[in-house]
Amino acid sequence: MAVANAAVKIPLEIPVVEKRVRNRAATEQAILDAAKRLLAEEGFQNFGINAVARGAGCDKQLIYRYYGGLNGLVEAIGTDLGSWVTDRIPDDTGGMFLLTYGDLMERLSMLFLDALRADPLMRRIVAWEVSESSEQVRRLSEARSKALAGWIERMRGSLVPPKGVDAQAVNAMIFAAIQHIVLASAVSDQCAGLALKNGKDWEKAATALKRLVRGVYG
Amino acid sequence: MAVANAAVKIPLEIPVVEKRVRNRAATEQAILDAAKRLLAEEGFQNFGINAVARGAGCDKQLIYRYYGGLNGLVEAIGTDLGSWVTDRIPDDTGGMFLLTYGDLMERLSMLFLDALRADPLMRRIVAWEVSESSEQVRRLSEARSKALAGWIERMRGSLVPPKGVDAQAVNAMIFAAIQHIVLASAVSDQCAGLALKNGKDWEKAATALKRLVRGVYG
DNA sequence: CCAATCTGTCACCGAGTGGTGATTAGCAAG
DNA sequence: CTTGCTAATCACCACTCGGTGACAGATTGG
Repeated sequence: MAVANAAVKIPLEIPVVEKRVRNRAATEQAILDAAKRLLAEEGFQNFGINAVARGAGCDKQLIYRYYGGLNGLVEAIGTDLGSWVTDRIPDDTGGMFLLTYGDLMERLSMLFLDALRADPLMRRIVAWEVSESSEQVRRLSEARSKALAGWIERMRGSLVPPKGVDAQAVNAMIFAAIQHIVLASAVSDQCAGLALKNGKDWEKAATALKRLVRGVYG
Repeated sequence: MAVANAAVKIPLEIPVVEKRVRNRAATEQAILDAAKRLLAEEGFQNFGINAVARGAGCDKQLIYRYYGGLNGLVEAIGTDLGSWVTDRIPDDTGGMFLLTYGDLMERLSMLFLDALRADPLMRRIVAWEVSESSEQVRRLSEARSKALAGWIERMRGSLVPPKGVDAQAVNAMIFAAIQHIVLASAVSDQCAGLALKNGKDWEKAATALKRLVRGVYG
């Protein structure tokens, strides 16, 4: 070992990559952005220290230093998630007057459906939630559901569900259905035999959803 | 290489472990069983050649030989899945007379809900379906949905959905909701704020589900 | 009895993982 | 210029992964 030909060390590194500046705040942000982007685009399968470091274009050591590892990084994502939700989902009624609880839930369903369809990161997190039971995903899930519950509460106003209907359970079903078909569509363009490719397919789905809501809430 | 000190070869192997019999069929079955068990218990995260080989107590080389690798093994699982579905879900009406399409869908919902709750393997596969888009999971998904569609068709008999309702889309929503709450419950004991721990919780969920079904189909 | 075949085992490969300690590079104050 | 701080990198660790080629022992057919 350690034999001859030790005069290698070819430093052919072409420093085309712009010199990494010495800026902690910017690096932290780059790491966070890379993590979110990676999670949204690749999913939680290949989500790891090395992948994030590669995506951020920095050494993984910095992730340990600045976030205390992957867990801390995920936690930081979760913290962002609150504002994330309220950014993506409109907080007004869209100019409609919501007279009944049924009106409200129909509108909320549509908003949530569209928001989830348009948000890859959120989709990945939901998929993660139903696939793995770890501390990481627990925190993410908590942040997400908290933000969502707050949003619903704000939208609800003074409307109350009809008597004799377990609104909490029914709403859970509706939101579960929305989450599942959006997840399924993102993977296989269909769900339980229902195609979910083009806008026409989604209109059918939305109509069915509204019909379900109207069926229970009138 | 291949130098001196070749007289080692200490055969201190204590053959306590029962001699592995030379039986291809049994080994194949052991591998298949281990794969299904592993998938059901650990999920698709740590599902790999090495893990299956460990679980089956044999060398991974045999998995390559007998199944042509993980893909072939998954395919074999998928083949099993057909009978699997029809084994776990009752094929009769449970002594009820299903007079209307609403009766039918209510009953199917409950059967599917219970079957999914009782079947860890199926749950993992569903979770896999909404999390990853690979050839492996595509085959599994196909086998599952085919078996499911066949079951529904058999149960349907001559009943037809009410006019003016897109039964396919509505049913997709209902089944999506079921799948999602069962997945969520298996991971976090709740879904969208609705607790899903004890039998009482599940009764509430079932009631809400039935209410949704009855709302659209009367 | 020998040779071919089949079952099962072992050792190894390259690549990638999470994680840690030591080191270098840039900047500012003294 | 020297000193000290810190952002950033490098080198390495032990481990796991999927995958392959070679080999040993049993079984079977000629």
